[in-house]
Amino acid sequence: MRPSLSKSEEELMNILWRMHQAPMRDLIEAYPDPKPAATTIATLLKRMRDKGYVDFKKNSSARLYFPLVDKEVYFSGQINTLIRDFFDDSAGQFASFFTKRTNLSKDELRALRKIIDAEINKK
Amino acid sequence: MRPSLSKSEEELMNILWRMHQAPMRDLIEAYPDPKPAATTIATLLKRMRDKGYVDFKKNSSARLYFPLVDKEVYFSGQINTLIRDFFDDSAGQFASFFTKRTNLSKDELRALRKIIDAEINKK
DNA sequence: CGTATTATTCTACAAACGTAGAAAGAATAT
DNA sequence: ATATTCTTTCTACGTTTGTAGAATAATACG
Repeated sequence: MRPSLSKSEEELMNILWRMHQAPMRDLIEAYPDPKPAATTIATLLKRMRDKGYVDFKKNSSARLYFPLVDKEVYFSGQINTLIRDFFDDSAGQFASFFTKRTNLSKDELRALRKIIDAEINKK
Repeated sequence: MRPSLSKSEEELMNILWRMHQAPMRDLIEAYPDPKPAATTIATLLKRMRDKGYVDFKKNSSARLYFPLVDKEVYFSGQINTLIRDFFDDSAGQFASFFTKRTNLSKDELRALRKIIDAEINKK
């Protein structure tokens, strides 16, 4: 089991997911101001490599860093943790909580219903 | 803005939510084996008080600790953070991802649809 | 090539966390 | 009332995190 990412590692991970693959300079570039020091990013990248979330390939010049874990996969993990830790492992309970609590617009709710219907039909 | 809870603080918070209010001995009791040392719990409670998530009242004998933040409130916060950090702040996007990704049973999906319909009607 | 620039590693350090012993204070049991 | 037990605070210590300077290695530019 991979150690989990810290907050600021997650932030960088998000940038990586958006860019798919990038050299460090572009990663820094992608940060909102105030951008962290280059060495800070470097440290994070190193730690994330150690944790197994990132790797790089070298094509001539600078390293191209890229994520080793899909956003979807990572994300489902997060949700599942939340569900396990707070909802007694019941996704249904979580879902209903979520639906009531989040302020989805009427349109979003309709869209969601559509998806659910489709899912029901798949089963 | 309250500082956020760490993993082990969250665990204790969950116990508190379940028990509503309890003296330390009962909190320890509620932990799964191997239970942490009493002083560990005490430290956590202290830190959680400092962060504003817990308080206690004294009625004669030992302190009764209780949560200052509702599970629902805390929890919505967590989800919103997730949505903000990973879904570009779109709850709809999150919802559809969630629905597709989680293995809800047919019944759970039906129940969820019911809730959604109710929500749609409210709007 | 040789120097300027950028990338990477090393080292560091303060704050937060996980965990708990030692000490002190409070409750209780006999 | 005193010994025993439980609670709370204090202190501590190793680990992880956030952050970045100094040093070094790699690359680019003239």
